[in-house]
Amino acid sequence: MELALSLGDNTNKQFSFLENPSKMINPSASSTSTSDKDLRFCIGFGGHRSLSSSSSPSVEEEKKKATEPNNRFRVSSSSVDPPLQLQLHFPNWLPENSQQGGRMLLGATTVAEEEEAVPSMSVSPPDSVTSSFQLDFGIKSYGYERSSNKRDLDDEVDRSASRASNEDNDDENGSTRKKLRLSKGQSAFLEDSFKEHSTLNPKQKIALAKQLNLRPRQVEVWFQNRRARTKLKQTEVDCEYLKRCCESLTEENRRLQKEVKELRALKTSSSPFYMQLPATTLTMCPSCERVATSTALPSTSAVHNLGLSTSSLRGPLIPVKPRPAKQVS
DNA sequence: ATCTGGCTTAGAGTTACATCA
DNA sequence: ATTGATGTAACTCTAAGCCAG
Repeated sequence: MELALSLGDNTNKQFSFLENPSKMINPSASSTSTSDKDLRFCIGFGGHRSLSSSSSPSVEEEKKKATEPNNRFRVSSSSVDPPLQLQLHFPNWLPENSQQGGRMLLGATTVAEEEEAVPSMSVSPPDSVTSSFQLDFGIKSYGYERSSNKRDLDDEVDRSASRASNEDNDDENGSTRKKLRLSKGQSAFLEDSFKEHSTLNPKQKIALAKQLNLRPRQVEVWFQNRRARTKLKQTEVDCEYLKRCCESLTEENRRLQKEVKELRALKTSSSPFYMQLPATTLTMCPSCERVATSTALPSTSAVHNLGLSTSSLRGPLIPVKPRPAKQVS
């Protein structure tokens, strides 16, 4: 069962907001080319089955779930059902005044530059335009969360600072393992990127890394982990679905067993009645496809029709009336 | 056309760290 | 202040695909 991310028929579409930073920076700007339609995406799973269509949450809830880190994608229903369409909202965590900065960052380095081309903040000369800008970008742009309290903002600044120091340490000592925490804004942006493309080509990776002031390797790792999380969630959903299938089949099986029991009881108790049935009482044997008459001698096909398996009970029999009873030994 | 080695990338599994209750 | 649970960044390992020689 595979996860399929669909962007309509244009699967090779690049990140639109990377191609046009203004889309990303100022999503509220009513660019006519960036309609909600453009940003719509579908997520479908190869399994093609519905998940709790009876208890489907509201659209708002779905939107919320879709933006949550631990979102559980709703699987599309059967092939008949349309895939779930989720609205893609570009992050609103970028301040408008960072728009120019973002462009500057992109302009300061070329796309073709590789991982080393995104230097740590403190490695670059302090008077370097790029590095000073990146430092500025790193603190201001990533502290942009519209946090209602100062602590969040301080945290963001601290994170940026620790990022810088971590990268320093990386350069100095590659043996120690560091763990940085991506800011909410960075995560949100990566999340949105992931919704557009669950995998990145090198160009996209580098561009994204520059946008977020991360190393391409970090972006790559994030996408790897994100894919893993998606798969894990999907596995959980699948498991849940199969569990429910199993339960319902067990229930149906129980019901059918009961039905068989009742039919057996009915057969044995009302045999004389069937012996008087007219010849028009016909049944069709599903396996030999011969019509059996109930008034005739108990032919083999008629006897066959009395097969006790549940499958024969569900077969194309034509129970005009309860069939003649066969002596169940 | 086939083989081979190098390179890149993705997935799976794991570890280490940050955060929170 | 401590601790266990949880989430996740980052790591290793492996396999597959691609390409040049």
